[in-house]
Amino acid sequence: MSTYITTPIYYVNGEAHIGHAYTTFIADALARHARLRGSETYFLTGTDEHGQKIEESAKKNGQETQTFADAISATFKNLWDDFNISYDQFIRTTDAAHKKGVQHAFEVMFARGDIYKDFYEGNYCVSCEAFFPESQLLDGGCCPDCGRSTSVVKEESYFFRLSAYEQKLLEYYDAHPDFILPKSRRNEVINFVRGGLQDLSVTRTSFTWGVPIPQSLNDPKHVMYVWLDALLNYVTALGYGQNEALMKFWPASVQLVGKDILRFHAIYWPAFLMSLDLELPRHIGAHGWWTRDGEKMSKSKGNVIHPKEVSEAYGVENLRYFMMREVPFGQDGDFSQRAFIDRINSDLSNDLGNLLNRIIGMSGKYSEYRIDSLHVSTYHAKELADMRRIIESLEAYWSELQIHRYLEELWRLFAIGNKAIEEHAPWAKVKEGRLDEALATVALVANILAKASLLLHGVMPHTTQTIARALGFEISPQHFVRLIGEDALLEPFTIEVIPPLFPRVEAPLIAEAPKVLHGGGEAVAVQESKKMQPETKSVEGVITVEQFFAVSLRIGQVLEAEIVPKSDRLLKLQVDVGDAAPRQIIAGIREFYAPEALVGTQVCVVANLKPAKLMGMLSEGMLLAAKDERGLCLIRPESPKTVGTPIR
RNA sequence: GUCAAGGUAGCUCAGCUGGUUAGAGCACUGGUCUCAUAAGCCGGGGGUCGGGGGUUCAAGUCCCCCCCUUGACACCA
Repeated sequence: MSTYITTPIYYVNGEAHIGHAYTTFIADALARHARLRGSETYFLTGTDEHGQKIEESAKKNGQETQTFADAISATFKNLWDDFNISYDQFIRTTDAAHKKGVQHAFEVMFARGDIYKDFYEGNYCVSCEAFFPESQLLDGGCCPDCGRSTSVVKEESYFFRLSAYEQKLLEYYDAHPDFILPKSRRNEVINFVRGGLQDLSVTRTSFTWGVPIPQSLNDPKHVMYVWLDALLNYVTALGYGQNEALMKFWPASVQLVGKDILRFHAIYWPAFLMSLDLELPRHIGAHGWWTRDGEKMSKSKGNVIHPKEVSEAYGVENLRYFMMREVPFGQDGDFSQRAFIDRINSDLSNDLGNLLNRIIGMSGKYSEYRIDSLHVSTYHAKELADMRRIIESLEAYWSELQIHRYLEELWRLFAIGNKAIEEHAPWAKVKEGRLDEALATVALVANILAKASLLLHGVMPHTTQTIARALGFEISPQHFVRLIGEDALLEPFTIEVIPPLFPRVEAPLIAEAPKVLHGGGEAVAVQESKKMQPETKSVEGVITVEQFFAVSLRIGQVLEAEIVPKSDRLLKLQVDVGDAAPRQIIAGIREFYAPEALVGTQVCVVANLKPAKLMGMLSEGMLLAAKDERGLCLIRPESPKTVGTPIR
């Protein structure tokens, strides 16, 4: 059976961000995995270039619309090329063939009676040049975007008879429980359709940057509304309505989308396909968003992650692994360098990379790098059986797009390897003269790495090829069949000595955007780590010694500490700073210090800070602390000092 | 507001139709091997399973109430 994987076509209204990269990585992984399994595979991505917004953006840039679209589209294509994305076609909705295909589809739908002409009547905001549904209008019928009043405007439009497909769609969802993944999204869609579907306006006359409707309709002022145009790319890319050789790949195996555009893909798109008498895709997979350090990314915050920057610092393959391992499919994920580095060091360096290094070392010492699977099944039948069981369980996760679970399970193989080395201690066997046994363990691990590299190839195509070559074979469908399908072991080979695959990452490789500690941060002095300090030494930043002495810093001793209810970060402390009575200080350090660990310890306190109220509690001072990507630590005296001692 | 999903160890999460001392990974920590990227392996601490009430011999798992979080609520790419 063939495989057809698609990403959404990306709207050329801005540059590619981490979310685009995420979708594309998953699609690439699915495509590579399918190819390796021997399925004839077609992988499509591209750009969506029509619509009023593009027209406007181009105008703003003082460019021809097509020139503008060309430029942005190229940034996507170049990025995917940089990332070695294995797409078979990069479609653009401005491609002549696509436009023809869309027009053909329009004719088919029209002939079938699914498209008819009527008037689109809606609340129109003149300044936003947009229609808004009744339900979104503010009180008094004002525009939800700009707040100005709207007026009811009638525009001639062609409609798609979406309402006619309500029942058919519901029946389809019912008969295909895994059509929409993940399941939670499926419920949403079904609920939505149950609520009733209205016909869809599919043409506009208010702008011209779109595909004109077919000449046969003799109605030149109408261009197609973007969704009709855009969704059809998935079949026009295969030559729909023209040269249909590639249509053998239809229906798509998996169509990946962001959760924001699920509705279009799970409702409109299937309805369009039904109207065209085409089969529906097997799966629509909706993934979630990425936040950065727990916050929404936005240009205004300046915390947008640039995929290129991250990949240059950490490597594309590491990024691919991280994104696919970290987040359950469909859920939102959080990108932080801390989490990323943990994944690299713990999963990739420690578990996988080091395992390869271990057998390179041992085989060098014990057998001049020769590795032979001859005695593996004699001494390691149990490990082989365990491996088999794990490998057999994997594919189910993959086909449900549960890639994070797939990877989690796959990693058990490395645990088997590390454990076997420990239990069988080849170095001891060698000393006892049991060389066969020692080498069998080395060979077992080589086989683990070989099988795992095949199974991991979709996620880390380049690295797994490196591993395979070190183990004397190539990643290929033939080897997949032999080592995974037939469960064969490696032929004898000489292992190649290669440098560590995943060097440990000791510190963040990208400068963080300066951040302020929120929620109680007032009570904590935060210093960004040195590498983030701006290098400028502006005069404004200099203070006099008098100014410095104006701050009363003192040694304090924590007497009591307790969690502040309903707060994530706050601890309520009673601190002795040498005054008659202890002070209450509310500090935002709960994420990093357990209350009981603080009691009795010494801290540095800003003693003359204006008291502040936090969560309704008085805070009379502030603890000195430093926070970077690795967390927060309090600044403390190196040896105990008398309570109240001034700090100079 | 309506509907949906969810609130389980410091963090991220598993726990199907109720049933022995509630699990995993990471983090932390004690021990230990030495082939290896200070990696590996063994062990440990830590959870009143959001709160309250109920059903039951037995509830994280069922019922009711409350609190909190997130998502969806139509043409917005």
